[in-house]
Amino acid sequence: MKIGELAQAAGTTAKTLRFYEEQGLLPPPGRTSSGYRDYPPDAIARVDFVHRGQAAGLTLAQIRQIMDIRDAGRAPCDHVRDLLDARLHDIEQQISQLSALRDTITDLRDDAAHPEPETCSADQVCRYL
Amino acid sequence: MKIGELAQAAGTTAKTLRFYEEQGLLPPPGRTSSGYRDYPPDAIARVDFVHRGQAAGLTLAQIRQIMDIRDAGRAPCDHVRDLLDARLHDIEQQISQLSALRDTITDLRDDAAHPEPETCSADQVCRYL
DNA sequence: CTGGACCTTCCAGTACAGGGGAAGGTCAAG
DNA sequence: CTTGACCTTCCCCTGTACTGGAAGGTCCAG
Repeated sequence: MKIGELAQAAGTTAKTLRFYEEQGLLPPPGRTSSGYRDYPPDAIARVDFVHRGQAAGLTLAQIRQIMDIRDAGRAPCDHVRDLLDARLHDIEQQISQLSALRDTITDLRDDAAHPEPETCSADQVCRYL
Repeated sequence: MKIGELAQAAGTTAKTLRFYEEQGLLPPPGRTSSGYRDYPPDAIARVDFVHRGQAAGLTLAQIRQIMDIRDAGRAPCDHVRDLLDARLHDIEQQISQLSALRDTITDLRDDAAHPEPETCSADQVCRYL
């Protein structure tokens, strides 16, 4: 299977697949006599796995770690659990930070909803920030 | 006031202040006879405003827009309100996306908490993703 | 007058996940 | 035979907010 076919089958682009190969997420495939990349059918599953990892908020580097462990013949379960734990922790933190930011902005915005430009002294940039 | 003094007074670095100047957030200050930047006292307020904008989640480009409006002699209230509105909308979306992601990962993680490596077929990367 | 702290400019790189496009080779259809 | 779609490598660009470092000039204390 050629790179464009794999790209279409996996819902991505040829450019991205070459990038994944460069990042070690896809093993270098065989080549046809003319130098075209020739992927085995299971490459689709591999790309799908990358996408599932991304959907779980993992970076490509983390997904690669998982694949490296599996490719070394070991089960990556523990590592996956740790990564998910860490990701979960990050997400909770992000959510609480964003919630605090939302509250701050809501207050500012409510204040800014009653514009009184005449009360803004020209030497300050903005009364609302 | 020299750049290092302003940096300390405003809680940032000289490097960052040069960067702000390059990005149009700080007007080019006067220079001493030897070429050193010489800031007026109100530069501190300007840098503080940048920091407050950042604390509200605005990008430097957006903060610059606000300053440009004010520097043009107009009151940026309406624009600030619009920016805050947009930012608020983005944040709500981010929060709901993160919440969904958190739920997804929680499920995956609970699943991964009972590792059964023997049930992982070697030809798939990970049973949990 | 020397040393160190400060200042100047400019170039380059960080993380992240690719995208754009040039220059050239290949393949199948008409 | 040619055209168009596809493939190859290569290098640079995107956005965000800085940071690091080199090479050189300046200021002040001792």
